[in-house]
Parts: sequence; structure tokens; C-alpha cells
Amino acid sequence: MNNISIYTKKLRESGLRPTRQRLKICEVLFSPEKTFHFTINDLTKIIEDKLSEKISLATVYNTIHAFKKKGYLKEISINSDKSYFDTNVTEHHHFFDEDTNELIDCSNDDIDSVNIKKNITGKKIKSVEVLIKVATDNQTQK
Amino acid sequence: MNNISIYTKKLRESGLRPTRQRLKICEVLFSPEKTFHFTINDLTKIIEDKLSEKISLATVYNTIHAFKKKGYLKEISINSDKSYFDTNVTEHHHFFDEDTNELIDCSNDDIDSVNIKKNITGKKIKSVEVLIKVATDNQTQK
DNA sequence: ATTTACATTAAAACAATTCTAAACTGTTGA
DNA sequence: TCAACAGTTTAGAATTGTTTTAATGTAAAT
Repeated sequence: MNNISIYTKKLRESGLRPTRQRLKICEVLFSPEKTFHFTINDLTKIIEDKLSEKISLATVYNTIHAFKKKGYLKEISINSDKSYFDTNVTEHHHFFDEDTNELIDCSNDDIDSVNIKKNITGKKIKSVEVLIKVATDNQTQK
Repeated sequence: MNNISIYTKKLRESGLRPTRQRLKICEVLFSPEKTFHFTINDLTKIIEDKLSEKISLATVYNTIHAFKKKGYLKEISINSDKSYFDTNVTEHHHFFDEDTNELIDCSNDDIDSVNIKKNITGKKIKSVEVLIKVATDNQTQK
């Protein structure tokens, strides 16, 4: 069973039609061995460069949102002009390098697990994200 | 010594000219007893409604950025179409209610302090923020 | 008072994202 | 197999939050 049929199955099972565009995006996002972070701009660049494929920007946005909704992607909370996504959907945290605007995984060896003792009444905790902003020492806070 | 002269002093000391606009914004941000969260849109609404004052949008942006740079405000890391600011500049964390898009302080009683065991080589930790996203139980992840 | 550097302003520009409405395409079931 | 339908893609327009621009105004130093 090759990747395409795996992705086709995965999409069908989650109620998304396995279109040519979605399969291409699956290929880009989920075939690399390592998980990675990306912006919509990064992704469209990869699609244009690596694949000789033209996918409409609106479709890229639609697909990413659909994948996020299905839990195949996570959006990283960060105050930036653009949104950052992560193909690693397991619970983990991030360093954000303010010098380079780079997002780096924080392995579980680097941080103690976060313990929330009290929650908002009537609400359920959907996610807990820790963002550690770093910069070279002389850098002023952005 | 009234608020105006306190703010005048504060601004002068940090190398910012105490202009009419900046003093008004200080009044809005720093005279309330409790700290609060706001977006630029919130702030301009308050200025228009509460004060009978017209401050150019560009000036609001300029001022908020200047205050942030001086450490009088914090920007909260959150993936949203707009930026959220906090007049509470002490180290603390947040709940984000996905139902209402409301940001709620997480008191130190609600969370154990976060312990970062390893950092990126050559970088200094500028901030550590925990964001706990909550929603009513039936709510799907946004 | 004059000068100068810093601030404010309205409007234009910009960048990320969403919307629109028409064309296209998987899928279903006759 | 193929018509029909609902879901999807598309280019471009629209929208939103934010930044830039260039002219005007103002605080503070001389």
C-alpha cells in the first residue's frame, strides 16, 4: 500500500473527499519522516517549488483548516502577522527564536509537565501550550 | 500628585514625550484598579466612548508599541486575527475561552510554576507563556 | 522666541486571510 | 454506466488588522 492510498483512506474515513489537491498536500505534510512547522506561505512555496503543481491559495487555506479541524495539524499560538502550523499533533511545547522568527520543538526532556490545578467553571481544557520566547542576550524584547 | 503628573513623570523618565494623546492613553490603561486585556480595537472604542477624545489610529498603534517596548504592556501570544495586550506585566499565564474569545488571567494558585530544564544554546529566555485553551465540552477545537 | 527633533494625523499601502460565485469533480444510486 | 448532486476548487475581489507616508503640529532645548 503506497502513500497515496493511505492518504485516500485517511481522508475518506474522516469525511473528506480525496481530491488531487488534498492528496498532494498530504504528501507534502505527512510523508516527511520528521514533523515540522510551517506557515501558509511556506507551504505554497513548497508546493510550487518541490511539486510542479499549482494549487489555488484559497484551496491551501481550505485544506489546512479542514486538516486542523480533523486533528491532523495543530496551530501554534503565537503573536505574529501569520499563523504557524505543526504536523506534530502530540502534546508538546515550543521555543520561539525572536531573532529568526523560527519555531523549535521543546522536547519533554527540556521542560517539566505543566500542571493546571484549577480550571474555568463549566469549561473543558482543550489544549495547554507553553511558548518560550528566546533571543540573543543583547536583543530587546520585541 | 495626581495621575497626570505621575504619568508625565513616568513618560519623561522613559524618554517619551508626555503628549496629550499619550497621557490620555495612560489614563485609560493604568488608572483602573484592576489590570485588563485589550485589543487595539477595544482601546480605540474606549477612547471614543469614555473619553470625548479623538486619537488617530496610527497614534494608538504607535503608543501601544512604545509602551510595550518600555515594558508597560505585555503582548499575549495567541493565534488570533488581532493582537491582545495586557496591562498586567508580571509573569502570569492565561486561559483563552474559545467560545467567547475572552482572555482570562490564570492566577498562580491555578497552575504550578513552569520549569524549563534546557534552553537553546546561545539564547536567553525572554518570556515563558502558558496558554490554556478552554471551551464548553461539546465545542469542537477551533 | 527660535529651532529642532520627536509626535500626530489622515490616507494610502500592505499583507494575511476570507468570501464569492462560477466551474469542476468525486461519489452515489438508478 | 452515467446522470445528478453535493462537495471542492478557483481566480479574483473583499475584508481585516496593521504599517507606512509625508505633511503638519508640538514639546523641549537653546
